[in-house]
Amino acid sequence: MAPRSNETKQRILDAAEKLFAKEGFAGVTVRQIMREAGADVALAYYHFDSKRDLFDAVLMRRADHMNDVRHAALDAVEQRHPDDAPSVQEIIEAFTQPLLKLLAEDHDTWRDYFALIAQINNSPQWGGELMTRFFDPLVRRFMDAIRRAMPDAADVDLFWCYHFLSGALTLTFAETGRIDNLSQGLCQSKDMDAISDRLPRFIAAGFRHICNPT
Amino acid sequence: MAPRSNETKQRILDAAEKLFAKEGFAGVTVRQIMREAGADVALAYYHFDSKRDLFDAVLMRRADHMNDVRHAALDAVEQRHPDDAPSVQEIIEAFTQPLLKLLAEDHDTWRDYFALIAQINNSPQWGGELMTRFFDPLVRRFMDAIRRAMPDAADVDLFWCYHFLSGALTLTFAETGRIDNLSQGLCQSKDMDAISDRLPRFIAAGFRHICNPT
DNA sequence: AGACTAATTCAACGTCCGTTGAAACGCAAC
DNA sequence: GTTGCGTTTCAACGGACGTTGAATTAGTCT
Repeated sequence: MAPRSNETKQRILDAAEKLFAKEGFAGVTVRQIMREAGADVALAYYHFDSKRDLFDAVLMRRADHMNDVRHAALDAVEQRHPDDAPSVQEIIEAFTQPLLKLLAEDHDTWRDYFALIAQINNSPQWGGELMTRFFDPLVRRFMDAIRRAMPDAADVDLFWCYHFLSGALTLTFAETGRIDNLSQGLCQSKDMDAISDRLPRFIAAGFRHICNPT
Repeated sequence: MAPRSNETKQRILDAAEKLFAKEGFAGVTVRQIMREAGADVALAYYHFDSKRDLFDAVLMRRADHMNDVRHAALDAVEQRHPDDAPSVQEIIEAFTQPLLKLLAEDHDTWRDYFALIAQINNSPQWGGELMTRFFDPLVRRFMDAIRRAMPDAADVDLFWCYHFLSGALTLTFAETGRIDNLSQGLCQSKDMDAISDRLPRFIAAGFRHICNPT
């Protein structure tokens, strides 16, 4: 009965991802997850050590791929500019568009995971530690690229601008329906094309305005 | 023994605010809250109908004051410009600075409340409904003011720019320590002066770049 | 066919959950 | 000084929680 193991494990991770994204770590019980996964509650503890371990496994499962597509996008930008520095907007696009593209093209697969990241990023409980653990190397590389594009910018300005970018991007991931309500349907939380058209330009303009010494 | 009632009620709200902000609604038990408040668990149900009712009461307690200071700031901007339209940046400052000022000047009082708002804004569970309920009138007035400052802007652009503003602002409220880690101490989550100096200018530049038809 | 192993089920453990009813307390008015 | 009322305490309820050990199933190898 060996090869069925991974299939079940993935079903558990799917169910956990979906429920954690909606209600947070504490808002979901292991029994709920296993009911959603259609498996016995004890299987959660056969495949994972604890509820917390399952939570970490949910985060880990897609983290590598998330980082890979962003690294690849930054690679492409740098190869496009072997001698000169890319523009700030190109770099920001390499940071944001791979994720927005994942969400646009495979929404059902990625929506819950991104929504979970959004909650974690804004949680005093998890935000500092987990975001650092999962994304620091990529973000550092991204910051280095920006620094080369704006060699006269002060580091402190760059970090705060990244902070604003991070907030704008993760609220997009949350897909709370808030903007749908506010705009009375004119904008839709899940409309990643609308975001893609605007977010990188919005953020790049902010970076330039704050970080460019006159 | 009548007049002590409100004092206890406030102690319960303080404790609930602190704990909800850190661990979310589901991550906190009524018993934890009452232990923190130094009162018997049954008192929670004497002063409030249920755990959920207590949660709502925590949100309601400071919502009016939050809205008041922002309305007052917008009043001041409009009185400063009886005939012409204020600049986008002035309007955004009226939206952000009153809150950043509260946080800077009375950090212990407001930190937990703002952190709670940050989590709610990024939660699929609460974000859409609660943010709309508490802040829609103010945000609509703010959007109207921006619209007057940029009469040629498309509504859909304005709403998306507001969305980016909302994300950047609420991540600031969360004070997760992430930016502290990333910048290795160069930036500090609680440094509201650093935010005040940069956020409105960053956001105003984004609005102008996206919403100004060339 | 029978032994071995990984996967799954079942039943239960001690603990803590949100919530409640009744009793006790402290203060004001009469 | 007793009545009355708003506040607080105490003890408990049914149920759900995270987690576990032992038994059962299904597939693999000899």
